[in-house]
Amino acid sequence: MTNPTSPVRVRYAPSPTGIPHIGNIRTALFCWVLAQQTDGQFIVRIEDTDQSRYDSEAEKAIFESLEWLGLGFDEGPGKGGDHGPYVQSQRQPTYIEAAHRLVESGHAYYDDTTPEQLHALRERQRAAKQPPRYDGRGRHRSPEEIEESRKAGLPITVRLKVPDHGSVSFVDSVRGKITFELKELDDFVILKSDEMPTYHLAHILDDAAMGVTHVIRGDEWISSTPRHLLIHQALGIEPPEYVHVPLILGKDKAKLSKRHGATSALEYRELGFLPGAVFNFICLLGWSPGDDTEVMPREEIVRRFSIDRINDSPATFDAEKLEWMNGVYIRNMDEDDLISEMLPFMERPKAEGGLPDSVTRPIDRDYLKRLIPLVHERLKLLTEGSETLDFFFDDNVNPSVEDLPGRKMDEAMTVQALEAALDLCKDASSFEPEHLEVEYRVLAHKIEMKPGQLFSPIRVAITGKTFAPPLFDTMSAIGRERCVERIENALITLRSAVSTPTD
RNA sequence: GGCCUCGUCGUCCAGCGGUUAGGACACAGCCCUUUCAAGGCUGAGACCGGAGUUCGAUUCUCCGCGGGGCUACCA
Repeated sequence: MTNPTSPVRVRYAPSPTGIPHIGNIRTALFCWVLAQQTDGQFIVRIEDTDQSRYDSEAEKAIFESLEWLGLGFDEGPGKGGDHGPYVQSQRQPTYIEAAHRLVESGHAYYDDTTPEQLHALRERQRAAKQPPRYDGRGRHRSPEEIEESRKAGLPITVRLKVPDHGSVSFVDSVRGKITFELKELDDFVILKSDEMPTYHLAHILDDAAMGVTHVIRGDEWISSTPRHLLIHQALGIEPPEYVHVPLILGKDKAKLSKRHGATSALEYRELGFLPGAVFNFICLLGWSPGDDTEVMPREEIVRRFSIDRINDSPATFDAEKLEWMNGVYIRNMDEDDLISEMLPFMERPKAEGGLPDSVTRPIDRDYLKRLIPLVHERLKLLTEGSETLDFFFDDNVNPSVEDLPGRKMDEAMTVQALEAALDLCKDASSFEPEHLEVEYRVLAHKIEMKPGQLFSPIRVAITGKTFAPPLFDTMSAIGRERCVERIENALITLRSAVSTPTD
């Protein structure tokens, strides 16, 4: 299968029963990309035919995910289009009508078997080591019997009559020809007793009505595709092209679900990932351009995407590489944009990953602008601003006695280093980074220490950490007064620890 | 259990009958270096197994094994 050259109509049709996860959103992504590439339409349709599992939060999350990833749609809820409504619960009459039509044409029948009876049937089959399947008993119910049941308030469903022999095949765009024996299928429900259609019926009617050309969906649908083909036949409509994409598995190799930790797109937003990086990374899960290119702006992905390069095998989702890629995207980012993205995270309460609560909000954007160049290439996540930059905002750095001495330094030596550093800090003729570096290197030479030995205690004294941005840029940004204060504090900490040795 | 499907480094992806089996992440070492990153170099690391087909199989076929999916009045 080569790529379509004429415009496609593709849809993302999630059910609002849970927050869409990476695997789910990837199919949306593939749809979107293909629509862009062929100048077609990307349709969003909400499949809410399971009323008991409906979750409005999930529905909100669906649209939020799409928006965050920049997957705008051409038709859908809140957007409109010529084939609406785009919410299945609002299309109910169509489904009921079609189900009745199928009964009249002899392709389907009413069934009054109760859930209890179905359950008992399965129990019996299981006990007899038979595969559980519906036995077609409803085929033999007369209209009168059904009418009686209906009056008695029994649940009535509509089932499709599946031929007991023969086979059905279709050509999947990524897997090739797939064949199923009809005898493996039982008569399945197309209209539930609450008069809502099952997915099988509903999506076919909608896809046909909406002119969908390519059904791009997860691998898990392969097994029910023969059912869908049967419905198409019964309805006399032409099936679309099927593109079943391999599933994305969690670390334990099972289909991705909530229990795999962070798996939804929105969670990655919370963790500080960029939509561009997530977009790029997810596309590469199950697709590749054929060469070794990995970092690609979305325009390039749109240009190079092709169905026939979608992978056959399921991929395991591993966020480690995503983190790396996010770092690449951050490094490629404009400073002002980066600041805008990071600011909201830093302004959150400390408990939610923000700067210490003592730091006044809103945060001084100009000051942050001075700081960002010092850490820009070190960041992998937007959320890292707080922990990386806190000491610029908060004077309470509390260097620990263990951290202050550099490599191969004892307390006395550390004290000596800090005392000398303090004097120079007070006396330095300029606080420009380049100037500071020159002066401190001279100082190191004078007190016969390696530059690193002198710099290390200063760094810890000033930042409270053993690793930080380049020292002299840091000192310069913090300013002379506060640096003096911090070195003095470190000396106090150090001296008190020496005079009262702990065990 | 039945049916469908997948099987290349730990992970993602190349390979589409002949390659020293390639790249990326992660890992290790070295270089750079005031720490941490970034960057550079090097290293370790894979064709699930067995039969065929073929002059030649990672690549094609079959069987086995292993993984996954489905087996609902859920999608």
